Amino acid sequence: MDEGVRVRFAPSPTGALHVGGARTALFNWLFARHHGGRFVLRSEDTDRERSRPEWERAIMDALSWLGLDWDEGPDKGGPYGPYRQSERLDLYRAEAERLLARGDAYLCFCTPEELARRREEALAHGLPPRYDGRCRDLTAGERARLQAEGRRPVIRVRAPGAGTTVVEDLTRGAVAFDNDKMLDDFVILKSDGWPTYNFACTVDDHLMRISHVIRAEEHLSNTPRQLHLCRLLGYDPPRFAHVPMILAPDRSKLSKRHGAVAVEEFRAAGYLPEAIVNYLCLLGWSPGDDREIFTLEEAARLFTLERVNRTAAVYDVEKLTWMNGHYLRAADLDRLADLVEPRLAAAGLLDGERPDRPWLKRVLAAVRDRARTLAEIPDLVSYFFREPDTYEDKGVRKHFQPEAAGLLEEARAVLAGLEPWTVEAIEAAYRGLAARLGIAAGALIHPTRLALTGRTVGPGLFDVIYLLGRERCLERLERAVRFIRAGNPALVEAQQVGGKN
RNA sequence: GGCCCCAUCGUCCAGUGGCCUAGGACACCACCCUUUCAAGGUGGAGACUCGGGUUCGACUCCCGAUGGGGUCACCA
Repeated sequence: MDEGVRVRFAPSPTGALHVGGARTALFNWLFARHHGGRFVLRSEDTDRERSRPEWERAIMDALSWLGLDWDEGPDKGGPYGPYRQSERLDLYRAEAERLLARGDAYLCFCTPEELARRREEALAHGLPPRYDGRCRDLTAGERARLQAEGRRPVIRVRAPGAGTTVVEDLTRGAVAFDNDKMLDDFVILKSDGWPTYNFACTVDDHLMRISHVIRAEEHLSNTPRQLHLCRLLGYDPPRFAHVPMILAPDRSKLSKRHGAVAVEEFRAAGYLPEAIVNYLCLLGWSPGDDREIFTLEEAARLFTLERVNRTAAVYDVEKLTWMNGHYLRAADLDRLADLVEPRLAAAGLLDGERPDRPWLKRVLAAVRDRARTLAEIPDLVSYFFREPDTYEDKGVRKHFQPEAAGLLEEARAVLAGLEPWTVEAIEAAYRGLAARLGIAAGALIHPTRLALTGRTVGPGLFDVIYLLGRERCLERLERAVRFIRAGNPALVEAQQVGGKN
């Protein structure tokens, strides 16, 4: 039974993969993997105006990056291809001809303009805007005349008439639609011969042996149309499961105006795929207990449609960001270094040279608790690569009082002769110096941090000293002493060290 | 507007008639740890939309109202 599970993700390549689409793809993937079934990728590029090959590529890249691999698709083929609707036109045409031959469909010569006008009129009279069926029973002569006017016909399918269509939805139960209200004679083949969504989708789901259609709730009201087509075409319909929508913080449908919503934008902003995927799992589904952190594989093991809820979810970047921080802290340091290096280069911190790998890893280990995204890291580590060009204002006032100069000189002397150069030895030396001077360690530590990093916050100072190395520490301490002695806030001297306090 | 779906902390999720004095997470506040900031730990504040039923007993079942969302194309 399980081996029959075949699901699909069928995006239209008219834009980037956004979080809503990603979540739909994710649920399909989880369902397929849970059942040991197949996950099919199908490109629904029947909107000739807006579809672009670049978008198809971008969507596939985003899916791959998220770790959602497909078993059949436009790029890798499969037994039921092609997997691009623009390459399946003859299939739709053939099915449309079958309906035409049986009288279940007919040619309609109404123009888009005429239809739009009638729709407006209906709306103005408070009536539902349905097709009025005026081309339903055209005689051959009338058809010829309309054809001669230069009108290009569409093919419409006949509505079923009175009755109800029940969608047995796996997540919502039975949903009944009144045929009279829901179904009019809708278009299945446009005047250019290309199929409409409902038609292409129905034909493909059948031909591709799709067992479960898992998609966003916005498609629920399309389902009666697809069921009607299945009936006319003699298809055994797939099972349907409509999953809740993902909404923007203002509870409206997600769009670009809500900031970053595309997966690739999150990638660029320094989010990790496992964080995005984990977060998306939690939007509309849960494993049933309080666990929130899990891998794709664990989620696949736990995933069932029964546990998908029915409530639209507002998506919250804050929590995603928190989760990203969690995965940043858990990430393998070599991988982290690979991800961060290009960002350091882009930030101009590398001077074309590759940093020493073991050293870089230690630097990252030292700062990553303070980062929530990769994008924050260059700034957090900048002083490891170049001298700070300013001293933080409030730090200067607090830690660079005149007496600090002497302290820093003492510290410099201690570091100058310290052996061995280890974090432990540095700490022991610093604490020893503080004790000898009869001051709190903090009174030494804070000015030193400011001198070395230009900042008042950062990783533990002894790690910073160790990672910076003796030479740079001595230079920076010396420079800070000069800065203080010059009697800050002496603007001239501040400028001299490159700052603009 | 018609039709459809939905309704627990600000947000996400748990809760399937008594285990609920409603649980967890993010965010928020406090404290602890601590050289700073984080991270981590502990604690706190914070919700069952409303009104009727059903029942010995409703967050849980039914009906209605209200609210939110979706959909009504030669877009998908």
